Amino acid sequence: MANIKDIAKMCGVNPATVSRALNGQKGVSAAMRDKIVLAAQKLSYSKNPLAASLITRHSGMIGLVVPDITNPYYAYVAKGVSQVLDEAGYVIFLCDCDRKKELEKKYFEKLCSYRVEGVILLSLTATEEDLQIFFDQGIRVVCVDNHISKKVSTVCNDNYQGACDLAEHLITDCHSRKVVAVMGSPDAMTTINRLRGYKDTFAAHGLDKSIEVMTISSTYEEGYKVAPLALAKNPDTIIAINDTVALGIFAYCQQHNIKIPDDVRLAGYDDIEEAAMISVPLTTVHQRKYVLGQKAATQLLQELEDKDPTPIRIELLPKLMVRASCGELSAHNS
Amino acid sequence: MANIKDIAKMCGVNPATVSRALNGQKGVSAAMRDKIVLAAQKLSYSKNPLAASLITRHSGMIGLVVPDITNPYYAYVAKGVSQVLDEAGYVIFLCDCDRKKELEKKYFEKLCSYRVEGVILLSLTATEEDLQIFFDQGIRVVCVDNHISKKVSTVCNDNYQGACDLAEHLITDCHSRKVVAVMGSPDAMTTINRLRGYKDTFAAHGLDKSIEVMTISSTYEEGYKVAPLALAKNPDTIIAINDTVALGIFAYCQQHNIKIPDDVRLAGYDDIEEAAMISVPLTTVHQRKYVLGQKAATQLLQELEDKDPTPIRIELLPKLMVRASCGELSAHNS
DNA sequence: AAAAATTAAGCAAACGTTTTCAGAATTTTT
DNA sequence: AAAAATTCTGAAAACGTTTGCTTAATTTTT
Repeated sequence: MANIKDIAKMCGVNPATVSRALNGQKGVSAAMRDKIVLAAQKLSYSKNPLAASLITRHSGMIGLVVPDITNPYYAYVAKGVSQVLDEAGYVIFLCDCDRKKELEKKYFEKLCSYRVEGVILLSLTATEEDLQIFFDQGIRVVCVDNHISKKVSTVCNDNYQGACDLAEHLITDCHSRKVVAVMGSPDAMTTINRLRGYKDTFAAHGLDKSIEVMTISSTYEEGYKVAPLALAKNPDTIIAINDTVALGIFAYCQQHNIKIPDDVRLAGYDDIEEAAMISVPLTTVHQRKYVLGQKAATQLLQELEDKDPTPIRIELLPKLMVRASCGELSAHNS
Repeated sequence: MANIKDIAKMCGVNPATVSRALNGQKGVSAAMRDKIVLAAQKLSYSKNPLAASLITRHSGMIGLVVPDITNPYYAYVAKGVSQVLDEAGYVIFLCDCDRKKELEKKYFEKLCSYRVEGVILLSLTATEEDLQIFFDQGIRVVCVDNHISKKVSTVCNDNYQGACDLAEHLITDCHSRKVVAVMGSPDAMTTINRLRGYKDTFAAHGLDKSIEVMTISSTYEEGYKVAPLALAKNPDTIIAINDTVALGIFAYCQQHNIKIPDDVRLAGYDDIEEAAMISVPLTTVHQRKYVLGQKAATQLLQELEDKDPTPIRIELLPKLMVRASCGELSAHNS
C-alpha cells in the first residue's frame, strides 16, 4: 500500500510537498503538482485519513445512533442521514442500541474514543447527562424526534400538528362526532403530542365531549384485542395511535363483518407501507422520515462548520393521507 | 482530552510503560500497573484506536455494505451483523449503496482508505473484479446471499431448499395439482433458485405438468395486476415470488370476493411482517435474516484470526410457515 | 554469595500524515 | 540592475500510540 513517502521518493521531492500537492494547497508549482498527481495515480495511492486525523483533528466520521435499525422508521431516517453525509464526504458509524440503555452508553464511549466529529442521535432513553461525554470532547450532537437537551439541536416530526390535521379532516370532511382514540403509553411523547392534537382540535370545534381515550400497548395484537371493547362504545370513528394498531383493529372488523368506513371509520398514524395495501386503504398521517434524516444530517454539518453554533429546533410538518377508511376520498387526494 | 503521555507524566513513568500497563502486557509490576490504571481513570483517559491502528494495523473497523437499509430484509441482516461485531469490539461503517453501482464502488474505495479490517457485503451488482481492491490490500470480505467470488466466503439463505419445502407441503398436505407460479425477473438468483425448487419437487412427484410460470416485476401493484390473469388459468394454487406480490394478489382476491383458501390457495416467500397480519394469514417461507447476519459476522471474525483462511459456503435452511392461506392448518403448526 | 536468569522500565524509532518555519528560487517592482 | 516581494520547496516537529532494543533491578539458581 503506497504512502506519501513513496510518492515523494518517486518524484524526488519532500513528503511535505506531496501532501500540499494532493490537498490542493498553495505553494507548489503546477508542473510539480502534475508530476505528483500522476505518481499518486501510478502507485494507486489512497490517503490514510486516520493518520491525517491525528494532526487535523478531523476524522471524517460521524456516529449514527438508533434504537433499532429493523424498525422501518429508523431505517428511513438512517437512509436520509446516510445520503447527506455521504455526499459531504463523511463516513457513518452505525450504532444499533437494540433499545438497551447500557448498549447505548457503551456506544457513546466508543464513538468518543474513535473521535467522531459529530453524532446523530435517535434515542428514547438518553438524558442530558448521558450527552455530557460528547460535550466534554466538543463532539457535536443533533437529536432526532426527542428533545434531550437545550444544548443541542433537535429535528422532529410535528406530531401535534399531524394529529390536528387528522382531527380536522375527521370533523369537517367525515363528520365524526363520537370518537374512540386508542392510544399508547400515556408518557410516550408520541401519545402525549398526538392526543393533545386530537383533543385540542375537537375542543376548538366545541366537541370536547366527543372523544374518549383508551390505552393499550402499541402492537398489532393489542389492536386486535381492543377492537371489540372500542366498538362496544359505539363510536362513529376509531383513531389508532399508529398504523400497526389500526391494522389490528382492521383485521378484527374484517373478520367480524364490520364494514369500514360504513359501520365505523378508522384512522391510523405513520403511513407504514401496509397502510395503503389493505383492502380498505387506511387514512393516516405520513411522517417524512427520510427528510427527517436529511435535515438532521444537514444541521449537523452546518454546526460542524460553525465555531459556536446556537442549537435550533426544526419541526417537520407531517402530511395527511386521506384514503378510503374514513370515507370522503375525494376531498384531500391530489 | 487526556492521552498516554499525561498519564506517564502523572505517574513519573515512560509512555511505553503506560501503554504496556493499559494493554495488559508483560513487563510492568503489579504496583505500577495499579497506579497507572488509577491515573487513567482519574484523567478519564480513553485510548485513541486511530493512533494505535497506525502501528498495529488493526483499526477495529468493519464495513457493512447494503443495497438499501430501508428494506427490512437488509435491516435484519444488518442487525445480526451489528450484534456480533459489537460484542467482538468492532465498530461498523455503514454503507448504504442505494442500489447504485457507482455509489457502491465509491464506498469500496472509502472503506479501503479508512483501513477497515473486513467487509460484509450484501450486493446484487458487485463482481469479482470489483472486489479486487479489497484483495489488493488484504481486506477480508464475506458475501451474503450472493456468491460473488470463489476467493471469499458466502453465507446464504437456501432458496432452493425453501422452495422444495413449500412445494412438498402444497403437494402432500394441500393436494395442489394445478399451480401458477408468479415469479420475478428470470435472471434474479431468487427466481432461479426458488423456481428450480418448485419444479424439481413437482417433478419428483411426477407432476411435471402441474406448474405453470408467469413473470412479473416483484411489486405489490404488479401482483394485484397479475392476479386476474393468473386466476384465468384456473389454478388450485398460486405461488408468488415473494410475500409482497402475494399480498397484491390477496388484495385482488378479497376485492373480487374470491375466497382464500377455498377458491384458490395462495403462498408467498420471505415471511414479512404483514404476512401474518392479513385476514387470512399467509403460508410462506421464513428467512432467517438476523441469523444470516450473525453467521456472516462470525465467519468474518474467524477469518480475521486466521492467517490464510479457506473460503467456505454456509447455507441457512429456511423455515416453512404453514398458515391459513393454503388450508391444512393443523399439519405443520406447532 | 556469586552467577545466571528473569523481570521492570526507559529510550527512541516507527506508523502516515500535516504544518510551521526557514531558506532558496523566482518574479515583480523600482 | 538592484531591491523587494512573492512563490516554491525542504527540514523537522507534531499527532497518540506501539514496540524492539537496551539497561537496570530483581529474583532464581548454583
